[in-house]
Amino acid sequence: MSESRPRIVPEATVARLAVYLRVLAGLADGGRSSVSSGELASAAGVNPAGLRKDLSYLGPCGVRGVGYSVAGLRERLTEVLGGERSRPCVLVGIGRLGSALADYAGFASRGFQFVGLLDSDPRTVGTEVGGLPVHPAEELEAVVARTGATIGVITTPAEVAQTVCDRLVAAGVRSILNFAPVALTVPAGVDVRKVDLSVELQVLAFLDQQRDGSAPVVAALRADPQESVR
Amino acid sequence: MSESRPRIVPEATVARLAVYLRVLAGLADGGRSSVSSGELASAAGVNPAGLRKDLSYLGPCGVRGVGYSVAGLRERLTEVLGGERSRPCVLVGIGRLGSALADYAGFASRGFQFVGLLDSDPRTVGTEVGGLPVHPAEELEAVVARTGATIGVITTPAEVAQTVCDRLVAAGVRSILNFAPVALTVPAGVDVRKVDLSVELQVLAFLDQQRDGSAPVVAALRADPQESVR
DNA sequence: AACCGCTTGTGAACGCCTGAACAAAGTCGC
DNA sequence: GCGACTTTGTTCAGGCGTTCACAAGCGGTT
Ligand SMILES: NC(=O)c1ccc[n+]([C@@H]2O[C@H](COP(=O)([O-])OP(=O)(O)OC[C@H]3O[C@@H](n4cnc5c(N)ncnc54)[C@H](O)[C@@H]3O)[C@@H](O)[C@H]2O)c1
Ligand SMILES: NC(=O)c1ccc[n+]([C@@H]2O[C@H](COP(=O)([O-])OP(=O)(O)OC[C@H]3O[C@@H](n4cnc5c(N)ncnc54)[C@H](O)[C@@H]3O)[C@@H](O)[C@H]2O)c1
Repeated sequence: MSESRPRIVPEATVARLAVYLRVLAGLADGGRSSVSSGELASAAGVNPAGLRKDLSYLGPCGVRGVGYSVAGLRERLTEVLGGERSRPCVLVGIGRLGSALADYAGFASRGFQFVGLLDSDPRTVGTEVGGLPVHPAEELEAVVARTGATIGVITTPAEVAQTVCDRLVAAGVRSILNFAPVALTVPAGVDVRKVDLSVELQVLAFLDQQRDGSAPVVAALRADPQESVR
Repeated sequence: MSESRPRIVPEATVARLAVYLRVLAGLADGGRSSVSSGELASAAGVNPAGLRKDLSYLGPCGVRGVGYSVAGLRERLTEVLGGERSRPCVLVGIGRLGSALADYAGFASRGFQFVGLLDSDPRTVGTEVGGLPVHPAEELEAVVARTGATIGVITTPAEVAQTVCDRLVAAGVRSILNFAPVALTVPAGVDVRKVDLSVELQVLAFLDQQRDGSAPVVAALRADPQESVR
């Protein structure tokens, strides 16, 4: 049934395909016309065999004994990832982080265009960021409807992120990228990806500690339960 | 051998532990003294059984029939994640994204303190961001040595990211958070985590397309090429 | 025209993570 | 003081992702 959609391409693979696509863009700029899986994998930071398996999901798109056509593979990846047409995005919360995103040229060059910036602060509304005017938050639904945006980016404080998310979904947005440190609840059929920078730092701190202290905390806790919390 | 370190806690679990810790902080501020796994899991956006499994890596730290002590679990998680002492971090590349990070209060409140900001632009050097002065990039090694920073954050253009990374590693930094869209090469014993916002958007675009077009591009290519879109 | 070397594409095994069901254990009520 | 309920901690099975290794195919060369 259509409910159980057989995800043919693993999501982890999709993320890597996006990386390959970026590397290919760099190679094309450098004038290269073909690449081997080993070279591509090295530039992308992955295993060559894994790269070939990733690409095999798209069907045969290389030439044995030679490698991959840079232009051909780029076109195929662009098509599969849905980047042939420019995807309109709305950005809610034009603070420090939101301004950095809105002003970033790297998104537009890859087919993502911010078509609406929204904020609730009267001092921010009306200003221009990255060549776009900031609209009042009340116009969220109108902006989504007018631009047909299908991707929403949330860079508001955590307290209002769920409310903003609900409004985005109600307005028709079905893909959301969330920078606020909260778990968003969305109905089925809506995809949320979360970027949590504090978590990234915390994982690094854990790995740091695991290296430094030759006695891992966790092992000690497991082997020696009677050590009180104190 | 010390080469094959038996990772006792899966990295995916570590990332979730950090989320639980943040939720617990919110609960503590709200005056709560205990939580059940179900409630915690709901707030963190994960499965209750999975949460209990995650916590079981730390040994028994809940009370059956009651739940978890908010204060106790928080302390335990903080200890395991290595956040007991404040971790000094250096930030290289004080542009739009770097400024947003340096100015963000959410890191300091979780034990991460930026002790050094570095940039190569003479117009940026000398200014203050988030209460800290920006140092010239040449002083990178000196700043790391003086502050004892073990975590480095890279928000420079992609072209110089590898060079900056090499200098950080040579200076003694062993954990790196990279925002530049390149795969960094580091020696063994150094951990790199990558935040790639373009990839996040591209994955969302793929999911979008997979929903919209009722015939997934990839499936058409693999299974039944003649089956048209409708 | 046939051979040889190189690279892709794929099949299978391995390990990791996730999700669900069950047993242990402690507390609250009577 | 005892029973029953609630919630944890663990065990088991399933799926997913990754890795290794090999066969198939193409180009260049003689
Ligand atoms: N800045 C960082 O480095 C950083 C790092 C990690 C996480 N985050 C998270 O990203 C989010 C934004 O961070 P920031 O530093 O840019 O904060 P910020 O305060 O600078 O910006 C938030 C913006 O959202 C706007 N806003 C508030 N309520 C709104 C609403 N209802 N509708 C529309 N806009 C609204 C505010 O006016 C403000 O401009 C926060 O959730 C923060 O936790 C930021
Ligand atoms: N801004 C975004 O929203 C965004 C989104 C995704 C990825 N990124 C990536 O993050 C990185 C930074 O983005 P940004 O928008 O802040 O760019 P930016 O140009 O605003 O900032 C880069 C800063 O790095 C400094 N710098 C350059 N070379 C340096 C060196 N050798 N040593 C120290 N500092 C140096 C520059 O002076 C500048 O201040 C880029 O790699 C970009 O691709 C940014």
